[in-house]
Amino acid sequence: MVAKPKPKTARGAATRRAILTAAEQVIGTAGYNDASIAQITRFAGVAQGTFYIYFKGKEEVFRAIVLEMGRRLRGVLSEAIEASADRLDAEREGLRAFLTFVSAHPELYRIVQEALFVDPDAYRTYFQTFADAYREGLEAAEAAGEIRPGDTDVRAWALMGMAKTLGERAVVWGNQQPIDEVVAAAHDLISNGLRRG
Amino acid sequence: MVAKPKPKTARGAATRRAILTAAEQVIGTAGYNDASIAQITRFAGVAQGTFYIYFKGKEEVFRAIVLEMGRRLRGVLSEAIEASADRLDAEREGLRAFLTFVSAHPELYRIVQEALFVDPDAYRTYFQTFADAYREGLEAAEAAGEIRPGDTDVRAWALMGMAKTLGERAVVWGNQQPIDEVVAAAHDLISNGLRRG
Amino acid sequence: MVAKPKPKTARGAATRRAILTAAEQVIGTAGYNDASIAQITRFAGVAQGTFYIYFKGKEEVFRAIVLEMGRRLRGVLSEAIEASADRLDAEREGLRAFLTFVSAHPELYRIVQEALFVDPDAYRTYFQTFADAYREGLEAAEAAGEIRPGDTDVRAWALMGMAKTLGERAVVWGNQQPIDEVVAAAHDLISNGLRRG
Amino acid sequence: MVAKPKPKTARGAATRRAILTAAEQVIGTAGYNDASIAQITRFAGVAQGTFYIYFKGKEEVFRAIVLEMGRRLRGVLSEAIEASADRLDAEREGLRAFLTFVSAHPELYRIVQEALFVDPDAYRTYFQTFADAYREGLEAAEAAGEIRPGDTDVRAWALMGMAKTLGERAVVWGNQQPIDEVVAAAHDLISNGLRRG
DNA sequence: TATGAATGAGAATTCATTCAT
DNA sequence: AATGAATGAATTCTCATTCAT
Repeated sequence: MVAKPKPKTARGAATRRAILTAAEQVIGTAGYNDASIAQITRFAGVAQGTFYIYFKGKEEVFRAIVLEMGRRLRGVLSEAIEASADRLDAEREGLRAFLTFVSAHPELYRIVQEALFVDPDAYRTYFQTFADAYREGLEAAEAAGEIRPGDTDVRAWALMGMAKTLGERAVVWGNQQPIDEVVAAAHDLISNGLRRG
Repeated sequence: MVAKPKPKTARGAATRRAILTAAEQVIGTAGYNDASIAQITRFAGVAQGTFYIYFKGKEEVFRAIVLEMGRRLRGVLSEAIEASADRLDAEREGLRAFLTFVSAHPELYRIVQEALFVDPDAYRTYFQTFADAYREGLEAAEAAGEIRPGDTDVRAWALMGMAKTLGERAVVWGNQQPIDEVVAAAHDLISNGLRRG
Repeated sequence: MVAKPKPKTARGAATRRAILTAAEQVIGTAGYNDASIAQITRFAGVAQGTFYIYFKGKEEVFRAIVLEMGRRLRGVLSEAIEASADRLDAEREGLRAFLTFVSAHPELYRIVQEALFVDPDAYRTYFQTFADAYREGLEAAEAAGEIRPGDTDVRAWALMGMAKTLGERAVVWGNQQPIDEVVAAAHDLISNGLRRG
Repeated sequence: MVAKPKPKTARGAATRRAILTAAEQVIGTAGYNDASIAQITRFAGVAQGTFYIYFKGKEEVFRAIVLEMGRRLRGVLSEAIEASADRLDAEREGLRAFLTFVSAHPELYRIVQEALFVDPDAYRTYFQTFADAYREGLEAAEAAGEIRPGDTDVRAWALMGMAKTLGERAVVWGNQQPIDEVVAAAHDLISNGLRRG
């Protein structure tokens, strides 16, 4: 089989979704390589062959998951910063929303990170999209005089990296420090830097 | 098959090293799962069976590589910041050294990152060691009044994340911006934050 | 699922024929094993399930195709030799008709030949029918004194083999030599043998 | 694994041969598609994985078998016609040797014929080689004045086809007529044709 | 009559690891 | 120490066929 046409019936769509959800769970828990199609379909409650009606293979579900996660996370973030007064405010709210989301979906970090090895293309797309949005936000803020001028691309990556790693600290290290505290400390760093007043 | 004692002869040591180097290359390029013992031994110029004289298995070489990389990188970093006048200076030199090292050894990023999936223990050890050192450095600087007081643990992770992601920007995205420029921009952010003067 | 009665409606008959034609194409091109029911039904423009309304399974369509080809070819041949003056003449016209037909339907050779592996029974029936007819023709000619007496069964198979292989030369090897030339040369051999005058 | 290097030890060579022989048996009996690697290795008395040390896959053993059969048969034939007085004699002895060989190795016909579907390239090579040799033999005979002049290429294919199909008659149809009788009848046809003296 | 989703058995392959020499 | 052959478990994927609408 070559093309994977959209399901034509509601039943088909439901099955596809069931597999996708199962895959998210199983791969997020066991990791891409230890997750087997058998596990995924068992979890989804369908036969193994059914998997291949909807996805070309393991890599394709994986990519579908990564893309969907990107969409979800972008939705959460843009909603979170919508009401912000200025950029510094947006940084705080964005970080808070990110850490909250990631703590609630620990598979996120895992799956997205694993994409670097499984589907580098999806990985790059994922982060490039965030980086671009971040940069644009910073450029607008700079133009609006809300922040000091600076190299926005470097800043975008640096700030993304901070958030990502603080998320990792929570998810991978199981650090339990309240998100508000983490956000406050990080936001202070982002806003004022390390230098003595 | 139980203990893997250090090789007793010089010949043995050379073989072990050849395998280790080959593994670094092969795994760094192809990724842990796609790298096969056959490839590694072929690359090293030894027979497949020879591999198991020196390593218990695939995971063990991998772990050996990760640990060695940690050692190497720590050496590079501590040497780089040794002569720094103060913490802000150390931040700059450390970042520069890190980006330089990582650009010269792109497999580093890849292998260390993959450890999260292959050998989470090694991954945690690796970063915990860096995080601890970082935190201690910040604590000392804080005590010495070189930087504003703040949550050192959060700061340590945030700053590590910045560096890591800027390294990724260079290695995974192939970004060619001169390291000095990147360092300058990031150092400005670390030192002064985003807030308008 | 037991009996596959002839379609009762004109629509049904059309569907059946569409599938048969598609199967001929697809199997003739891809070969029995690589041809999938999915391909065939896609080609025929019907759903997969529809296939099983008209045929018990893959083998059954295959057999249907082989039988039909036999009928078609016999029709062509008997028409071709009808007007022949004598047996030697019939040999020429039969060969010409056969090569013409086979060149126009290259799938023929392929499908019939593959029957030896897919449905040996159909294969044997197919050739036995030809061999019997051939032998009868030779016997009659011998009785009529049109040809030298000889072992008619061996002759029938030998002559069939000649034709079959010359057909293969055209179809499988793509040999472009004009059919008239081939027929002339082969007919000379059949008539006079290799021996020097 | 990509390349299949020659075995380096006698043990390896023996294993390779065991697999090849087993494959000949199993594929010759069950046919390419119904023959499984599992069957072959079971028959050969080795583990499944061992198969892939020596062959890239099922197709590769198959091709190896076809090529070897071609070599064997050519050996038998050239030896058989070596001592022939003239071409007509050679035709007789060649045919006899061919029918004898094929009757003793019924898998031959089956496997070679199946090659048309499994590995058309091997099939073409196989027959092209025979056709070329046959044609050269006829050309020489024609030049030597041993046979009537004629289109040697058509003759080569026609005569090959006769032999092939008489072989099939014995192997596929199980025809028990003594080889000498068949040879005599066919040789008469080849030599003198059908035409009345 | 037609559809398209679902099934599940079956096959080919890969590869880390062990073993005899 | 080194070799290279052998193992066999594990996994992915295909596809003829059945089934519910």
